[in-house]
Amino acid sequence: MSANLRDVARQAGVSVGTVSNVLNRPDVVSPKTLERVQNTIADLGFVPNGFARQLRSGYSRTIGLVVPDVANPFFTEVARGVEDAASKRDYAVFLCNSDESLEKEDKYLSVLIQQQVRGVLITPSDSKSHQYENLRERGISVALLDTETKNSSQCSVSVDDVRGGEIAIEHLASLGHKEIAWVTGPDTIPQVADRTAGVMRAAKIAKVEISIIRVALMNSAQGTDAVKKILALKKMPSAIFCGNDLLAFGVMRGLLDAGKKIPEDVSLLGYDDIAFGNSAAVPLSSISQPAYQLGVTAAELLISECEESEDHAHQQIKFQPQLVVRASTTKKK
Amino acid sequence: MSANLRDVARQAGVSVGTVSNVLNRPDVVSPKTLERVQNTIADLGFVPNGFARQLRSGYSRTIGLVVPDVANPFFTEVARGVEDAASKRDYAVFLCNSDESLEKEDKYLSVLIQQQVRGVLITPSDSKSHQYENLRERGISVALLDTETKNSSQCSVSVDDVRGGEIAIEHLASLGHKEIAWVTGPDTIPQVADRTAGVMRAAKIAKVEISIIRVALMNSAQGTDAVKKILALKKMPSAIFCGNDLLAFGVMRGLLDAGKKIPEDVSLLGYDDIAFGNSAAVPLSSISQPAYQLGVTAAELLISECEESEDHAHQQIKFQPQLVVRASTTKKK
DNA sequence: CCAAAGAATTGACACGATTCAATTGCAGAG
DNA sequence: CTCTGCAATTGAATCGTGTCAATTCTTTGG
Repeated sequence: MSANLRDVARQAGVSVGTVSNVLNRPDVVSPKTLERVQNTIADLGFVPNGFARQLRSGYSRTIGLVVPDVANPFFTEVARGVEDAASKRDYAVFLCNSDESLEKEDKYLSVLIQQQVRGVLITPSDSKSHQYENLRERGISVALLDTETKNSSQCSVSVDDVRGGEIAIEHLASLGHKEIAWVTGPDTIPQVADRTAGVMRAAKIAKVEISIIRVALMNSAQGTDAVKKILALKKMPSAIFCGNDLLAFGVMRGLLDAGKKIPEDVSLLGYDDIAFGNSAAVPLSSISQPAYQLGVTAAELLISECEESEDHAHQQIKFQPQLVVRASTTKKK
Repeated sequence: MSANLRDVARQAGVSVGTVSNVLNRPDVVSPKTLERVQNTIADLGFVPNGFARQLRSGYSRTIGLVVPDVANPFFTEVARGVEDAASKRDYAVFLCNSDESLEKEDKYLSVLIQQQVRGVLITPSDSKSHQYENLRERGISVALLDTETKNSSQCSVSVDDVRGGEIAIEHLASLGHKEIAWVTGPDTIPQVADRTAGVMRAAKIAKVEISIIRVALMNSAQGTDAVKKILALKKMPSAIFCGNDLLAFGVMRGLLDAGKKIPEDVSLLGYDDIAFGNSAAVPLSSISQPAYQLGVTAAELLISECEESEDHAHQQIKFQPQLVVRASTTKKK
């Protein structure tokens, strides 16, 4: 079909090695030959076959990004950051959506191995996993995204979730709230565990009572469901803190439907500070995370690890969350 | 480094040909051998090298997906559909975010060519583009997503946007609204142009007066800005129809801030029916599009085009939008 | 004019999976 | 016991490029 290296070599009257040199190390080829070969390449419309090239060199210019939920605007922002940074360094990104399922995560990792990605950015769905070692053995760099790592043998870019939990409770406590509900997902999710730790620590210091309400998935529907549990509590809390904004939206809907006023009857605080917070029924106070920046930093870190594999110092970068006060939290009456 | 076909063969005591058969034509291998080889594959954690496979077959198992805005939940849903369908047929997906810029779109298409994708799904940012022919000449299939094509030399999967515009106006007109504002983006976006056409046609039939309010980008912030223009109209419309839900959220915020009640003072109708609609201040009535289904269908269509290139009949599939009535629209008082 | 260094070029081999003609194994018929 | 036919398995050749040791050509100093 289309011309290959051998065709060019034959046509130009040189060897394949020389043509290859023209492409990859033009400086070692004599000017005369260089020009002749380049003309032949142009004549034949020759474009080197990427597969063969990558097969030989063993490296691609692609990375994989595995997130638990693309439908969550937080991760969409992260993904945009990753993509922009990767694109700037001429890498292409495979986006994989694990849906918080370990099975899907594993499947996607296999796909990524098959595609011979150079590196993988992943937000683990579960705290443990052996697959990552598997990847490293194959020479694929792995960096953790939005998750802190204890062992220093890998890069990670995260936000201080413990501190995030603290900030939230400190804020609510400073407004005079003494009974707070903490609505969140299962503790197997690392971010959830950390935020819970922060919540409990700050609560102890501020002498605040916390009721934990668990949901299976951190989406809006389960937030609305959670309201029933909150209303069934012996004592109605004066403030509610949610594990992410999606949950908070659901809770908001449920509270409004139940005739509660926000923030007059109850204060509501979210996490992630997604763009819709502004447009919600009651503009949502939230804990903001630098999502886009997180993605950019992670991608840059990963790519530099890929390219200087020998003497690369693993880094654990941690961003700080920030309180954003809007209309949904106020002083306790 | 990592195991290859030969390693598996040696370990399992069979030839490379047999291992290859296990992977690609399990039916010609005896059950006993099949199992033994599969076990060895699992033991060694063998994953076939995509490059080598692609080199031999001449084709990759990757497709590109180019959307104008991943931050828009509508496209996130579409992307999920594409990904699930592709994954089912063992294809990996490159996600590219064109940000409605022709320049970025072009750049990503080049990247996709370089990555030798088998096909591209694209929601064009602009009605015209020469790049697609370029792709086809290289044997890369192209299918249009969420956009209709006039010429039948390509596949497309879209939603009937003209009809969507009509349905919206018919709904509002049936509630007695005679003056309606249509808030939307520039007409260079094909979807916008179609919806506007539908709006105007239905308005003529229902004898409704339409005021068009243009915004540059269809996001929430510009929706809030648009409210000023609406309030400045000679006659305040009794209903507002927005080009997408993000815009509608912004408009809602602006109206509430201006002391208007929804739907008592003014009805508000969105487009896309994104998940947040339920959780908004006033649950948003909207025109629903089968986003996930759109993605699935498009991916399947594209992949089948790739695989049966010779006698593939191009198809133009068009879904129908649907009205979803929630709390934000009501009878004119 | 020769030797030696340096520059330019060559071409076989490697990468890892697929393919297919050739070979082996096996059961059943004669 | 041999022959036939079918199923299972083998392994060399192949895809297109990069690499590098070996070879050829060119230049230069003596």
